[in-house]
Amino acid sequence: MDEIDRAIIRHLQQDGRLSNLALAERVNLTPAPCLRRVRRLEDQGVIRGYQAVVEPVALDQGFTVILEIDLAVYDRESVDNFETTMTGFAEVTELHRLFGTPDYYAHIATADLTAYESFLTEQVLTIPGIARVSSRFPMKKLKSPASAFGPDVA
Amino acid sequence: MDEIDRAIIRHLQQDGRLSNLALAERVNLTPAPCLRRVRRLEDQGVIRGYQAVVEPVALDQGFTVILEIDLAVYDRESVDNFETTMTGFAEVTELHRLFGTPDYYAHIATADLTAYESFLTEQVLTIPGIARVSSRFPMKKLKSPASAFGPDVA
DNA sequence: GGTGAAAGCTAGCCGGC
DNA sequence: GCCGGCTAGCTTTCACC
Repeated sequence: MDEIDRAIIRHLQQDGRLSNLALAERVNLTPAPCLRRVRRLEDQGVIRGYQAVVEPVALDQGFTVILEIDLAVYDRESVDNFETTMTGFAEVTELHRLFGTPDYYAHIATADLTAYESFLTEQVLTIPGIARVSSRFPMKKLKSPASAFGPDVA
Repeated sequence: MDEIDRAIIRHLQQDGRLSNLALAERVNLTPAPCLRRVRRLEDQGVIRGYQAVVEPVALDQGFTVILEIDLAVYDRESVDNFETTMTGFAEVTELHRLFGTPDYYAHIATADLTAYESFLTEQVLTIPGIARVSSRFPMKKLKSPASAFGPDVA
């Protein structure tokens, strides 16, 4: 993992569809060794995959809320059930189990406030064993991995 | 924006380097109209770009902390200065300005706890006008946009 | 790490529905 | 107006140096 590998990673983070030819040029290599490095980084798991970054509004996910959750019962069964259910929801874009309080921390993405209210009431609050939830509303998303492509339209 | 467009988006989110040929096959189209749809989605801004998803450990970002921040002075200058400084740090992977309390909510990614302490003390706490910060420590990342490629190694 | 050749892909054009 | 077939040109990828 030298400076060239790091440059390759940097370029592919900015444009995951860079052709091997263009990438090789940017890192001052010929295509063949460049491709070998990319394959090696992929095989080692350094590059985990490639994703299209999609405008959230187009997916009815333009409205994001940060949700803090505490469980009433914190045993193996409740934890497993809560985590399995939550990760299964498309609206849950991020979920962390924390040390301390709150027990969980999630990002919920819906089309709008109305859809958020429905999702919270009908999906999240019906999971057994939830003690309390608290919603924090972002006014502005200032930075995220997608910031490489300019500010969110949302 | 029909069912085929949504299928295209779904496949490109899972594998951003799918060739147009392979993509066309998966969505039951021939390559030419498939490519036209992809270009249209890109031009419309629905597909904002493509990124390689990199293992955070390899970037010395295997250790994530959720940081809540309150400003002592909430005027135009303090807000601008704080936001500009914070978004400039590579360690800040996400930053939201919130309605209500706390004022900001950030994700900080460093190599380990020691690096986190240095970053917090030497970078964040030296920004003028910060009233108070509070760190929340994730025990486990259960879901994130990168979950499409399996659980984090971290 | 670089070279060259075969295989495969992209992207524009034009006809059909 | 959108789809499909075709083709020219480029890119990827492999064996070999």
